[in-house]
Amino acid sequence: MRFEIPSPDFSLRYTLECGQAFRWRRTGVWYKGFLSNIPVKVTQLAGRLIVETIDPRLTEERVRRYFALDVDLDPILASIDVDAQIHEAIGRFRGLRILRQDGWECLASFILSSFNNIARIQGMIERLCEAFGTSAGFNGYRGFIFPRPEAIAHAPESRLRELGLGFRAPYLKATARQVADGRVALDMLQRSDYAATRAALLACDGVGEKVADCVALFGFEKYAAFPIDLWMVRAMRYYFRRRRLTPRRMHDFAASHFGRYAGYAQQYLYHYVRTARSAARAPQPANQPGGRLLTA
DNA sequence: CGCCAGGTGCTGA
DNA sequence: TCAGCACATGGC
Repeated sequence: MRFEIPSPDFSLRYTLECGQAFRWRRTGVWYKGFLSNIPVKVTQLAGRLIVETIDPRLTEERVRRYFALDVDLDPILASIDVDAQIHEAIGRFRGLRILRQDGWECLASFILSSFNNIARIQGMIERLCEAFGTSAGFNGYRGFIFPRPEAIAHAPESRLRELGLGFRAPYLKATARQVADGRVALDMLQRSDYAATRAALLACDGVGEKVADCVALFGFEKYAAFPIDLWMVRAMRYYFRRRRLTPRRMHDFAASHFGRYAGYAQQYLYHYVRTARSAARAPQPANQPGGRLLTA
């Protein structure tokens, strides 16, 4: 099965490589991963998104929804394009969209993300899937579906630690149990507002403000969510100059400065500061106008 | 080989 | 409310 979907104002690369999702792997022009728990290969060619799978349950509607191709990006970017820094970030990464990921997978993944780096987060998640997920695949691409909360809830903590989850193992297990029990009703959150979603997620073990905002944004379409991690603090120095940076102040600022799509601004800024940093590390002729804004 | 990473929970002022 | 601290691990 093959879908070819017109994808104007969309960058598959920026969208999959900006750090919002952890399971996509690129080989050549193809990205391999899971979409609605169905293994797929995805690429973008001449303004079209191309998706291949052998599972007939996948629909074009599902694909469009996951990649947010139904979202009118231009007015969103126009609404957050309010200063020089975000303007530069938008200019560089236009086409980056906030995915609509599975809420549970997103929650579990970002619990593992705390005090961690992306490369290792990816490895941890992959081992978690191998250990507790069911196998699925086609044409040389085989992988493991992200495990259901029940599978993790019933696993011994020692087993989770063997996967290298470290101190996050008990957090993940406890949250998996809360979700499996129904104490945390994730299916309600799609229809809840940002504040209610955030509050519900904060009740989970291992979920603080940052993780709650990531899950609200990437898993539950709460575009006002503004996750503040170390990189975002760096980006926010541009706005705060000498003023003291606290999470509360940064949230308030983001809400009033960027508005109801602050989450989009966050993702563009996040990708912008991270790539600027790695570019600065790489040995290359220093004629890049990009990093200038960050040193302020 | 030290440093760092999409933070959180706990403690004591 | 808020600063200070421990927490496991491996990529770079």
